[in-house]
Amino acid sequence: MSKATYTDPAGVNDATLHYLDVIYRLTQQADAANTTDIAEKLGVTPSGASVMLKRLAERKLVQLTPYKGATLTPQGRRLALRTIRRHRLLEMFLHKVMGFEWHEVDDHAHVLETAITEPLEDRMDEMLGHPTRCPHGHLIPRKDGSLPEVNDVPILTVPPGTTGVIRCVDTDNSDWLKYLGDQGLKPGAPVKLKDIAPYGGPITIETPEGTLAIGQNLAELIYIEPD
Amino acid sequence: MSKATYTDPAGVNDATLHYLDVIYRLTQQADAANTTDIAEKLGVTPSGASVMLKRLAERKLVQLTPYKGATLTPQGRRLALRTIRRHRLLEMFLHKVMGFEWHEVDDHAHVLETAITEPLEDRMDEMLGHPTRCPHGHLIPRKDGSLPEVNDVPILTVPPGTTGVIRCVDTDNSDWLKYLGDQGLKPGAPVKLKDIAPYGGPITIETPEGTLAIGQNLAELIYIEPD
DNA sequence: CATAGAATTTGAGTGCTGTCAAACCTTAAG
DNA sequence: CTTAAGGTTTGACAGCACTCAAATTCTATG
Repeated sequence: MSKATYTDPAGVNDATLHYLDVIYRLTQQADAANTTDIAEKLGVTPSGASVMLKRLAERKLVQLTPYKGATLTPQGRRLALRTIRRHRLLEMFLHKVMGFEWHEVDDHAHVLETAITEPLEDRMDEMLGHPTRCPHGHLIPRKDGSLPEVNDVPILTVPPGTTGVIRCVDTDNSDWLKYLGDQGLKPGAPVKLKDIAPYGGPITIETPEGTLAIGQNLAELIYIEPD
Repeated sequence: MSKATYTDPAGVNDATLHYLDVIYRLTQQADAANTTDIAEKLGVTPSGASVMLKRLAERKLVQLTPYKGATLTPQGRRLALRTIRRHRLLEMFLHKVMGFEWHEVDDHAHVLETAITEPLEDRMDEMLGHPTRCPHGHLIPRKDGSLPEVNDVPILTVPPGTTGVIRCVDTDNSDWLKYLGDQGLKPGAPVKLKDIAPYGGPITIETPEGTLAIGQNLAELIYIEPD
């Protein structure tokens, strides 16, 4: 193995990729990912994460502002998107080809995402017909790092009476996924929002299988494409 | 994660499993695996391997006689066989389900063998119909660690004129595998040994596709089941 | 604007897997 | 039986990712 140059971050190992993955996801929702959140997502102490972040900054994979937070550099983002692509392709592969349930695939994909190589990634992509979404509806980054355009909106933001199709269920909580799946609330299902009860009350949704009510905490995970 | 007990070797990581795998294979051909051979197979220095062997001995995974060599304990063997089972199931899966060539699968399987979990292992096994051999013909250990009985004999040990079926091509050299595969010399192929030239000369083999001659070094990799 | 409380970093230390160089056994040949 | 050559182990050390405890910095509130 040759030494890494500063543009070719060889020596990217499991830990590095998992950090980049987490930072990418946290920076989707905020400007910068803060140490404590990163640490919590990875199951390490904040001090451990702090040290690691400094190392990642030295390797030019993250942009670190001490006491403020971390952002990915272009190189870091490239690696994060590659990992996320592999994760979601794996989820799709485990679901469609190997027959695992949609609430089981995240854990398995997590341990494999840093182990698979490019030929595997490409072969899965081919076998699946170049899918654009994982079983939960998250977008699969393309090899160049770009993301498909979509019209997903949180179901809680549309007016009652709106009809549409579920496109994404945004959680990795296995129990919630199983429950929602059992109710028929998974990507592809046509739905009509009947009612949103005020003050955090239940959300009433009409599906082909009948009408059901779920809590706000679950409803806010659901994204639809309105008709 | 709970601390490992001495009978339940949790904390078995990639490195540990690769050591056990290598020791298992080396002890197939000799009484004990010596440090230098282990180090070479793993791409580390003998001193590094020596230290690691001592740790594995402390963990009761290998039986170590200093300056003599290493043997697996029952626990070490159990883990080695599990890894080998996963490796060979992966090879079969990559070949049969994902369409990789038989000379490509070893490398990919190697990086995945320590990453996959039991549900994955079991699912692959089911999808493949509980195969007993990998694409090269090596036996796939059962979950209980037992191995199927076979009648494989090296083709170089049978008298000229013998007919049989190739059962195993015992190498992980990708180039040799590609060459032999291109000649039709892979498991399942019916063959007749025509001649073994003396003094290391070529071996002449009759296959359904014609007669061909290969060198001793390649021929000694081939195992057949005589009719 | 001072300060308490929360977030963050630093410092000291650990476990694992490696390296290199030096010391050490074992064995085969003279 | 001695010795040279080879294999093996030891010792000192490094890098990585982590821990805990202490010091530091930030920020929100009074």
